[in-house]
Amino acid sequence: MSETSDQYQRRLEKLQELKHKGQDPFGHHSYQRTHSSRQLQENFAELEGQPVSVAGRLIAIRSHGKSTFADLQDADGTIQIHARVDVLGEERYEHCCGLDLGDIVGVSGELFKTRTGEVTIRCKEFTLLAKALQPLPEKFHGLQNPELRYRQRYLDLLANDKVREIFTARSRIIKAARDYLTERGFLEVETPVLQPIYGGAAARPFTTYHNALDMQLYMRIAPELYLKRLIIGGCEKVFEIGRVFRNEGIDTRHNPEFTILEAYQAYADYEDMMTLTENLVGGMCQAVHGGLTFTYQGNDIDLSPPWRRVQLLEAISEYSGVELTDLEDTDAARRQAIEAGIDPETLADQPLGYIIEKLCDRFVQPNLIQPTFMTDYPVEISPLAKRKADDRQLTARFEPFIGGEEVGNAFSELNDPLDQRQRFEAQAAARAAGDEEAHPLDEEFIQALEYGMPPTGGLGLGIDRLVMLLTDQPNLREVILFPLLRPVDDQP
RNA sequence: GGGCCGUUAGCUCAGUUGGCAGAGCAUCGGACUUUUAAUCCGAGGGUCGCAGGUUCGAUCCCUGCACGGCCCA
Repeated sequence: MSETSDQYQRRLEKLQELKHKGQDPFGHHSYQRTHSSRQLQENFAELEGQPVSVAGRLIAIRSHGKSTFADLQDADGTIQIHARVDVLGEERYEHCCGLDLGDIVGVSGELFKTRTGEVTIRCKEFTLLAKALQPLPEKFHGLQNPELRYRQRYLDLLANDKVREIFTARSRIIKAARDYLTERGFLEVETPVLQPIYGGAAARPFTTYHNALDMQLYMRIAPELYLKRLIIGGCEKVFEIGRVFRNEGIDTRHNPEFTILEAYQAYADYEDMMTLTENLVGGMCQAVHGGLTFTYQGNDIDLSPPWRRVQLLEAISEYSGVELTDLEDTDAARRQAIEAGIDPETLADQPLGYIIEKLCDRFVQPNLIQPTFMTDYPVEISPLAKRKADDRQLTARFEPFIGGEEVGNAFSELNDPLDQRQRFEAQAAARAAGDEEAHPLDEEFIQALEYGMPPTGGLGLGIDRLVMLLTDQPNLREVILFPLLRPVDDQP
């Protein structure tokens, strides 16, 4: 970053000398390329001996006196350039030698193969299209320092091929999901990010302010309540892929802003959403692995349907030995959780939902390596989900787990406006008791339900976590281009 | 919020049981017209994260802070 390093100063002097001679490297508005580096590599047979032009960044220079090899990197890969004094002439060859690693150049010349078989352009013309004043990271090890990799992601992308591959995969994964849904008649929509009342998840929001309306607004924590309004409006199949914002801590599994896919289908239930999940996630995997199997952190994972289903309370019983029989008795549940080994301090004064979540996080989740639908969440922690017909204390809800990670949330949507109001009131009570993540009451959403929402299945998928799984990354930051970091304080 | 670890040249990293700070790549000078982590010869480059403390002397030991990483909550 230093602007006083010897390398920076030398490059600055070169730039000023060029400008002084009327050759401003930053004066070019475009450059006509005939091919990308990959096209040259792949189509050498047809292109041999033909004049071609490419543009990119100089990432290696091997000078041999009167002849110099260089590697040019573009979006697709790299291509070798060969500059010779007897081709370019003394003066232009000397200019060529004044180029630095990192400079952006355009090159034209004939394509040939060296005696070692490397596809190479014999440089006839070259144009400096942008001067790099800062030196590049080291060529062999790349950029390793995680802080610099995130703060200066452009350097990470330049220096580490695998990082580019991750974000290419991310794009393919999202495209696969979007294509799958649109091909099946789902309407892609965009709903408000700035909301007067937030909802659709248990989370604390970011607040912001609208000056002209003189009102506080929230950044959405989920698009759910707006997408359900569209179902009420008769759209029947809708989805949104977008950013949501949750005002919570940052760790290997959480970033304050992340990408969610939510899909809603009228006249469908949560079992239909299981099928949709299997197909969507399977399609994402196909898009990057060409099949339904992949490896995450050493575990071979098979996404072939049908995925395992297990009821939440059964899973807790199976993996922790805790039998939660009476969902009304929070004190008993707390005692059982403490006996099972959960830190009593963390459970003090916590509601049942929290205790269940702790048991699940600690004992169940790490075991759900193969894709699993955990079903039948208690109504207390599912304020937007429809009750099960055969058990009013449980909801027709599931969360999919893969590789030990929770990757989504889905249910048969609660469409009874009277029950919805009661659920919101229970949330208000929870909030009054100190639960800062409880849902606020949304009168306008209840009013919308009062006009009649068909039975509907809804699904939310955490795109970042799925990308993390499908690209075998141990950390969410590796699949988010610019993860949130504290700013560097340059003040002394 | 707690614990552990890290911060040394542009980058990747050594190192000093407290006594002038090291390598590779990069940079600069020289040689070299088919190399590809080019090679060979030579050179420059450091407030050792920041602020205090201990000490004759601190990059090293201690305290605090900042930023980051991992784990836990």
